[in-house]
Amino acid sequence: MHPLYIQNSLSRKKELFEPLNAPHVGMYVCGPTVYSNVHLGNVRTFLSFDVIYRYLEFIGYKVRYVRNITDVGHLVGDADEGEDKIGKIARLQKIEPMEVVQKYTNDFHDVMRVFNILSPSIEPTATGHIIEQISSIEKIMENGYAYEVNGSVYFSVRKFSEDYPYGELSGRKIDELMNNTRDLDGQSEKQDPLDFALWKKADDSHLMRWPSPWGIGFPGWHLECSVMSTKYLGEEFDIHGGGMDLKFPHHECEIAQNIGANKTPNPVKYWIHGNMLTVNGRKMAKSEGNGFTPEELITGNHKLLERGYSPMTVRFFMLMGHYASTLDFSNDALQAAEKGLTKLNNAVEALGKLQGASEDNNDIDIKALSDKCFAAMNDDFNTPILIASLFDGVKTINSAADGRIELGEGQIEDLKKLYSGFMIDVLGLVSEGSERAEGSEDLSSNLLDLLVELRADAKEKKDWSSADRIRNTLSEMGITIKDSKEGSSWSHE
RNA sequence: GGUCCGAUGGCCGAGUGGCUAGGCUCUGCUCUGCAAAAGCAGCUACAGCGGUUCGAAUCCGCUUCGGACCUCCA
Repeated sequence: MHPLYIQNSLSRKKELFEPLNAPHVGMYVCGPTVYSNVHLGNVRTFLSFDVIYRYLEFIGYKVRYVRNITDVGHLVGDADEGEDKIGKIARLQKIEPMEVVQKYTNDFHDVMRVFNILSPSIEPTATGHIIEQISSIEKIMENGYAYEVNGSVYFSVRKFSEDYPYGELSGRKIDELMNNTRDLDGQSEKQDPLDFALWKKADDSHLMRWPSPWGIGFPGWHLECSVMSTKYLGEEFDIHGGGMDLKFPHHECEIAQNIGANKTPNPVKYWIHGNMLTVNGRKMAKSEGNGFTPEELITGNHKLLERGYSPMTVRFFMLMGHYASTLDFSNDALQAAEKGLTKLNNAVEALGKLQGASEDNNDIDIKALSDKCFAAMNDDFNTPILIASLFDGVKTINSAADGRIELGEGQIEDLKKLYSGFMIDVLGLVSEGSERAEGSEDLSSNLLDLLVELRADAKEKKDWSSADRIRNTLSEMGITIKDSKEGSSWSHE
């Protein structure tokens, strides 16, 4: 097994990855709250963890990957004082909350599929775990870290912090938090502004409601992640991921709840946080009005976009940056990524057609290239370095394809394995545009082969105008003809 | 206001005490009927000012600028 190093948000250090129960790995990632369409910033986080998941599996771990759907409890506006986000949409549109949930869950799944982001092993929902959440609240109360007020239950941060550290993950100190907390107009039932809701009483206007020992109500936002991660991964598990913006308060509260319920001092061994996608240096967010949906990106139907970009181009663009760094969106960067990906794909295609010699070329070291690829990923999933290494190999492949150098049969096999492993299995970059119907595909490809033959005849007779006419007309249809010593080939974009 | 992070060549974006990141763009060359593709070469940067060091873009300090979090946010 390769030694893998992960930047742990909790310790702020790069640490050797040692799972609690190798080869099994438990990984939990905070999923979306399904009250609106996901935007590209959301996609970036799920993509980052998709690659992490893929790589862990690639190097032999058996990963149980849990990514939740938040379908209740996430409130609008002020913490613990606003309306439920999903309930609000349901009220405004006069539909059932579960219709809202279904609609945006479907949208989320569609988007994940488009970007070739793998499904998690388990995708639990908050509403599916109300009973577990209630019993978790009871445990926290028994341990003395929560109190009931008027049908609602709150977590007592101050009480908790007497026994365990609070704020370690986000680097906050209780006293500083106290000083910086806004007044809540004296309307709050909370004993302390830092406290957060575990269970909220539902008044008659509330659409989402469940019975509990404290009356009719609904669970607080942070609770579901604590409960579902514990249920499916255990009281202590390996990796917890999510966007940087969830560090505080969400993840901090999660830790407090886990410890508060189970008294396990270290519920999560490695915390991983993905950084934000930015537009003109600012975080992409709905409130900024600078977010766009994957559909807008693909069609190019948005004022920030010069034109549309394919999902794999976007995927590649995002992987050219490291997950822990902010990544700035721009048309230029997308276009650069598009060209780069084409170059990579062309090389992989050329690799498939290479004829090997019986003896290896001693000037070329495939093993060294492979080692570089693994080393890149083992260093905190450094996809930009991995991609740079793959481009190094592109030169070798193209040189061989052009007949400038010769590779051994075994070397070609190793390269094929390397590229299918890292490009498809790890980076998830599949080729696009091959979804056309089988029958028409055969027909048009036969027709194209014929045209290429006719053009070869024309070239033979030095009838350049006919040859160029075929090439130019096809080019207008999006088909590119490439001439080489071995003959001509065509490709469709 | 508090906490934290960042500032890299025309653009994007890695790296990090001494070794070419890579991609895109641009220029030139090779190949080629031309073109495309490909290959080769060039453009050789680390915000500013001090300090540590044989040596710093990389460590330390200060300054300037930007961002994130402290409300909901992936």
